[in-house]
Amino acid sequence: MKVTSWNVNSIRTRLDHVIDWLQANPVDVLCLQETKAMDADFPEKAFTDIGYHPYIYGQKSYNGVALISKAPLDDVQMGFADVMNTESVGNLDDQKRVISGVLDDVRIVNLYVPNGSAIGSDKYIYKLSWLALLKQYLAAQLSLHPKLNVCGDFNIALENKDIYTDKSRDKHIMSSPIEREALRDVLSIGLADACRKFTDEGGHFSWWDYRTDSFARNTGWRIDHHYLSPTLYEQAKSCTIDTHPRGLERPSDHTPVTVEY
DNA sequence: ATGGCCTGTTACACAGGA
Repeated sequence: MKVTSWNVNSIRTRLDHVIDWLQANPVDVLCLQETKAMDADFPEKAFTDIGYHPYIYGQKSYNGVALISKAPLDDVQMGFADVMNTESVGNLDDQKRVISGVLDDVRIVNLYVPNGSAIGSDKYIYKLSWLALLKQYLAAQLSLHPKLNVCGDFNIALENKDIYTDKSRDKHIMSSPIEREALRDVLSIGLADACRKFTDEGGHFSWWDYRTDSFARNTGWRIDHHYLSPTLYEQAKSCTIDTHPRGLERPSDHTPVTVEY
């Protein structure tokens, strides 16, 4: 079974890239982030026409996630609130960033973690609050599903080797010590990075800034991840980043990351 | 140090991204 995570930065703008990619790489489940469309505006037909089942959780202009599955998914859940109680969720479902479904006993959780804007900003505080709730949410999921695949755009590079530069990034959004610690705390419930099962090297990136010609210079970051529960981690056969779509005309700034188990 | 660039909006600059 193959599952791919891809932040497409607008599904309507990127539709041709996504459909072309899916036809060339017919993975079982494609997890999309930053669809940036209300559900009524999501191009569902393009996916049903090629035999996929879309499950969408969108909002106007910003955020938005979707699962595109070859086979129908079971128990699709939108947001934190389908699993957590209302009081603990608070306003953290106002932005549509979580969708989840079950395929062959695997619960697949697709996330678009908040960016955080700037260290110390309100959005940064929101990011940390969101990650704290995520830990509780995933702990609940893990207790129900020993096979858990948590993927998405995490907007955090855990290690310096996940960033193109050796310069200290302690004061940079996506790599500040507090963000890294918040993500490590989430993973402490029993999740491991699928890509790190296969390589310890740096230099594997999933995102390149639109500015500064960064793809050509390969000044990227690895911020899109697949985290697996122990049972699934043991089964994992590969974890690959496809840089090809990043080189197309009008690309997303992120590229697909696929795990196979 | 700053801003570079891209997307969606009811826009003709802005917010948000990372």
